[in-house]
Amino acid sequence: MGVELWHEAELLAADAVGDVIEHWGFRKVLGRVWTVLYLSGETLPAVDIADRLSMSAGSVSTTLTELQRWAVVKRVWKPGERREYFEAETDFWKMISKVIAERERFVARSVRDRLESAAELLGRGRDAGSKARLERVQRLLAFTNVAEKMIDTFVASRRADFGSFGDLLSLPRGITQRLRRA
Amino acid sequence: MGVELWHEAELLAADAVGDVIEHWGFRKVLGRVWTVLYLSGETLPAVDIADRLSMSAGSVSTTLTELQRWAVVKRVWKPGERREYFEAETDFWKMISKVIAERERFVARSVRDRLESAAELLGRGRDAGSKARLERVQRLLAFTNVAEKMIDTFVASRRADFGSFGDLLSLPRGITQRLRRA
DNA sequence: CACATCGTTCAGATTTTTCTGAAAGTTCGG
DNA sequence: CCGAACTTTCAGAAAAATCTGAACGATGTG
Repeated sequence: MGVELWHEAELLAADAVGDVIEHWGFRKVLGRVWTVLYLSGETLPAVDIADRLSMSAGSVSTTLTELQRWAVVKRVWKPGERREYFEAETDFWKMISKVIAERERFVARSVRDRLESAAELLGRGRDAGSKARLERVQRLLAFTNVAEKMIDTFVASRRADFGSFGDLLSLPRGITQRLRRA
Repeated sequence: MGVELWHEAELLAADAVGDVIEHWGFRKVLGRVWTVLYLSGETLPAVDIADRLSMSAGSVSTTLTELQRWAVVKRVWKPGERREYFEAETDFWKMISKVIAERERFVARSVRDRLESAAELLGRGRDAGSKARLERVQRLLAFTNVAEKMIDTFVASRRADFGSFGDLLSLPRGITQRLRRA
């Protein structure tokens, strides 16, 4: 009875986080699995996750591997225990920072490179069409460079100045109430 | 001949932008179509876009409609002309601001609501499991609220302070060189 | 008014993503 | 060395996203 109560809440939260994560371009399950681990507050074996989220063992395995790749879940070996346990990273800041560092930066670079190729091609053209387009590709490049610099700064400092809220990300306890209607 | 040169560059750039856009959770074509319009520097009829990107008329139509919904492309009626023309929004800042305002804010709210429901459920539980989870759901909520506040501030000011690069987003000409290796 | 030119819509086809379940791999106790 | 308890891998199934093409609607033209 009591168990069913928090289980329902857990699914609700897991699904909500799943949506955010999907919005960031990952699969929903990644968010769900992380949330179950996070909410449990302790390490869990893969089977427990499969049970709670009604997933197949294979899917859980794949998902956990991917979560580890993003350093969002850690594998914990317990001496004497046959099975392995998994633990959620709890530092939101660290997680976001990691994702931005790896993913966003990669995309930004890849795009800049291609835009530069395009600019190079257009630079060769003598016709009006090429000239007109070159100028606009350069604007795109300028924008890309700004974005790239922002990302680098963000990642390097691990604490870019988003307005004045940066500090809150390290989540002091009990702040929920104050923020709720702030 | 000359035409083929810039056409190739155009496709290259369009594809690069398409990838960024896909990374943001939209379809690649949205980025491609916008880019073709942006680079052309003038208004274009739907057919031209279909030709340049080898898309079906239907797909172009759907895509243009969606781009208009995001205020990233405008429809332009030319007196005396039978067909309609389309024009790309060129203000990157305005576009991003719009997307964040509509999309991110929506997700943030939806997630917060669901997390609050979960917290409410957990608050009823008397068992240890519920209590332990409640605390963590509240941390998620605190984080969500911070994110929401950031988004609101960003959108309200239309110029949040991302490091010290905010100003550059309005792209003064010729800045490309300076930034390239800065 | 019949015709020609476009844009829109949407059912069905195609492609891509994601999941499942079974087989194979690993580790440990006996 | 065998069997039990787990995990990983991956081919094929299932589901989701995306695109095409044809039918239709609208608008202007002769």
